[in-house]
Amino acid sequence: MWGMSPRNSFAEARRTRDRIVERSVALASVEGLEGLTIGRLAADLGLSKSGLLGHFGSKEALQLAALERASAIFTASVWEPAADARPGLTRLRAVCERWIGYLERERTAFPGGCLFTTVAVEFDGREGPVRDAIARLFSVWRRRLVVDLRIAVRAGELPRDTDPRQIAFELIGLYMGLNQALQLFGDPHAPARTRRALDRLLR
Amino acid sequence: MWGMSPRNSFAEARRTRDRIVERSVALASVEGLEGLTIGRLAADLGLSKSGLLGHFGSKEALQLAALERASAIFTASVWEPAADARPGLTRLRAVCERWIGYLERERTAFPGGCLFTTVAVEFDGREGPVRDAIARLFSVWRRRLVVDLRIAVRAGELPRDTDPRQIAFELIGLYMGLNQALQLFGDPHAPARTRRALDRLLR
DNA sequence: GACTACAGCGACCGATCGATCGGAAGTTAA
DNA sequence: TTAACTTCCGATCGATCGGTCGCTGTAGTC
Repeated sequence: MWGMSPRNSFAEARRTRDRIVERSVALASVEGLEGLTIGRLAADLGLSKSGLLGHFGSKEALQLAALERASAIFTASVWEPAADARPGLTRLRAVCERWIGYLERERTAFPGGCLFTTVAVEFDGREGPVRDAIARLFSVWRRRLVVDLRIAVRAGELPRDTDPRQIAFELIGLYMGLNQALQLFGDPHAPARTRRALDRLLR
Repeated sequence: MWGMSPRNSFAEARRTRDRIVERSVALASVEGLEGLTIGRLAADLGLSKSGLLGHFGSKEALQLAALERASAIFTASVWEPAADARPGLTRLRAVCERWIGYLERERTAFPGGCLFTTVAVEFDGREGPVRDAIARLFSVWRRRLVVDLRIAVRAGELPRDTDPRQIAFELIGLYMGLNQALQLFGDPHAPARTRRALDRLLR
């Protein structure tokens, strides 16, 4: 026995790890991946620092695990529900709508706003594996947008002279603005503004 | 005497303070206002921690001073050169062009990108005077944009049904995207993309 | 020339940081 | 039953955090 509860089995150790990562994502969305501290995290979860760190080996590994988890949440919440829609403008619109909802919806997972936006700004002036992972995630996402934009242009759903990378650039900026409006100002009109901008952008 | 150089006079103490704040802005644009540490800052400037902190009293006061300085840089670099242009669309375009240049230009002042963008994301999930100051600065800036947008609409330079706050919302998002593209990806096409989006937005 | 004001230093504070270590407790496989 | 393995804890490490203290030396005031 440990304290009050039965000791974790090997299988439950994985659940412990999941709990750590989940809490890390929530904390990092507020404090950033660097502001995330082992001690605080361990205290929150009722673990010892060493017991917690044993699952990852280093803080950097924990940061990468948190990023991976955030990516999984984003994919499950934004991409997968829309993945089966018809490629092109239809799927792009579905994705964008899920994207808006994701920023409003995932409040428990990201109480400090979208983790990607937070850490992208936090690490954009640094070097190392964490920064590289962040840049890679953004690249992958932008590519997904570009793919559907390209299909939409070829299908005539968007004007012939549309530059997919231009629209993707504007889309990402738009969502950064939405994230800020929600987090910094709690602006309730921001989602509607984003939809309006979206309509004009994908017309 | 102190070390090699003559002791600072009272007048030079102010210059010392300015040096501290200037370096703080540069460091904070990379590390964030929380990642800014007294020890690192003092070592960079060849001061002792206590000597440095004596100018401000607390880290929070130093953070606020850095914010104030960043605001002065932004105003002098973006607003003032365009302030005398004709209010409305003309001045707005001038401001936006200065704004783009500011992100490319102020590399020495902000090696980690625009300090406002960095700290807005860093503090958007917190409370306290620093967060309040950041929110206030963004509000003031957005208001400036809205003022010229409103004038432009009334003057018929923009469509009658244009919502100034909608455009301001999109403008801010656009520049957050520009900052990210420059800092995270070093994308040389980002300024041109921003100008193209701007033309479409202010048409 | 005595006195005050103040910048800045060096030493030090308790707290916390990420990380390491050895061992206790429990699971699994033999 | 036992040996190997794994999780997790408690203690501890050196480094660093923001911040306080008493002091020194210079500039300005009278």
